[in-house]
Amino acid sequence: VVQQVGEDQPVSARRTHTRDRLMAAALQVFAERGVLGASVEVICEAAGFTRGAFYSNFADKDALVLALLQASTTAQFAAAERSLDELQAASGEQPFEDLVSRAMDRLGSGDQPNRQAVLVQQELMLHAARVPALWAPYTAFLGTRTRQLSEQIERCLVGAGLEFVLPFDQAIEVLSGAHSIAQSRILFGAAMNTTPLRSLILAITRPRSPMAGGPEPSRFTDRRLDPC
Amino acid sequence: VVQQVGEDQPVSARRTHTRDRLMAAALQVFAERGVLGASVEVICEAAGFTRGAFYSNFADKDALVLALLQASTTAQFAAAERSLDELQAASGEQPFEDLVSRAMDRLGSGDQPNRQAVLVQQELMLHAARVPALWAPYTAFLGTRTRQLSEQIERCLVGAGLEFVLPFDQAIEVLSGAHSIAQSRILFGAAMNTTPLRSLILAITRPRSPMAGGPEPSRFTDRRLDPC
DNA sequence: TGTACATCAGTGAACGCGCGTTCACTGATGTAC
DNA sequence: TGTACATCAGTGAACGCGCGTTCACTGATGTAC
Repeated sequence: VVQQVGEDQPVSARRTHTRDRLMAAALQVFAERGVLGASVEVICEAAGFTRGAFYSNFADKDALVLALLQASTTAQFAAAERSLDELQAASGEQPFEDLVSRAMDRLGSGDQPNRQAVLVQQELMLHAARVPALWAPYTAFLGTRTRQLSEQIERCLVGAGLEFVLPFDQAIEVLSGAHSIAQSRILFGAAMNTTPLRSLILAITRPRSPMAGGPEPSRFTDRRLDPC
Repeated sequence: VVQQVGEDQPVSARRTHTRDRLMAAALQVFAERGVLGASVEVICEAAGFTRGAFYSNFADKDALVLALLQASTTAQFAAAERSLDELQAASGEQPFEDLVSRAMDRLGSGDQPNRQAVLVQQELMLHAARVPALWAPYTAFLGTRTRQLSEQIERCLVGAGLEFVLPFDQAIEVLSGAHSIAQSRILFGAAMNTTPLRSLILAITRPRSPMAGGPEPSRFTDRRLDPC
């Protein structure tokens, strides 16, 4: 490789533009054919370049995947910012579960959950799982997302005067699970069904207790009794 | 293709054995390298056959994937049966959340959740999502799993004298989500953390109300009030 | 501003490897007498 | 039980295609005077 990109060397705008187009095309092709099924040629074709341009910008296919992973972290920060703005605008006007559900959508796929975003997200996850060198970057990426999501949900909770009936981190994990199951329906041609997520939100929240940070309720004092 | 397998022709034991070994090897290789990254040659090598044997047993790679999907449905029925036996043996002796959590493990990966089973499950899901011809078989497979899981959890609920605080189907979906999030940690070298799932189970169940099938509790009558 | 030159960014032909698939073959298994 | 033959199941060499990667090149961009 003659002109590989160094550490923090200044990069021309032209170069950045090429890189960005290649990466955007890669997202599309990865979604359609999978990371392993996507050839460098098809990616370049989709971006309107030749393969030489690819190898002038990335050491190899793995480097592209890593760059995409890093880029999605950045994109996520942007999405989180936008989501926060929305939240502040809509707070108080919309029911709590709408706010939470929306925030999760935004953080999951940058905008509204769509087939391509969900596919590529799953694809990157699985690829990261297969390549041990990607475990650390990927879990860092996940950690960032969880942190941002927690922050936003905490804000919603406070705004609505609610708290979770189970430890906060566990609530977040459980909500993420419900969200990702709902999202995965999109992969098979069905619409996303947020009803279970909304029901869950209702079921695991309660009005905030006046004294801050009381002890965790125990197994049975925590149970509601028969409603009649 | 000279000797392709017909519809329901009698198949020799030798042939069945070869097919089974190829499929078992495929599971391993799919987990390691992904469906698209797995070459027919490597699969055959792992099974101890040459590539000719592969094409004598499967029309092509796609046919193998379909066969694996059908086989996992069968395997799931077996796992469900075993799980049911366990349930009956342990019922009453073990806490409700242990029973549910165990049943979900069994149905998710046939036995205890292990890296290979989780990987191959995700891999098949994503591959099915990419190939529209596999949507129907795959959603059928998922539907079967959900039905079996529902049956077993219903049984646990009755045995423990509990009911869900949200509609049954939604509770199942939410539990599935929590379980699959917990499982996915295995992919990145961490241990499975079932605490959130257990907390969730506690949070969304309550003692069964004496009068069967009362109306769904509404948004706020359903909320617990401050515990002091 | 204009010219001469240097560097950069992307081109496109070429490479060789590995893949999916085919097929003439051989040894194993089954069948008839 | 033994022999002769037919069918079956898997072998392994061969095919051609498409892939990842390289590299001598050219036109575009930037710089010095």
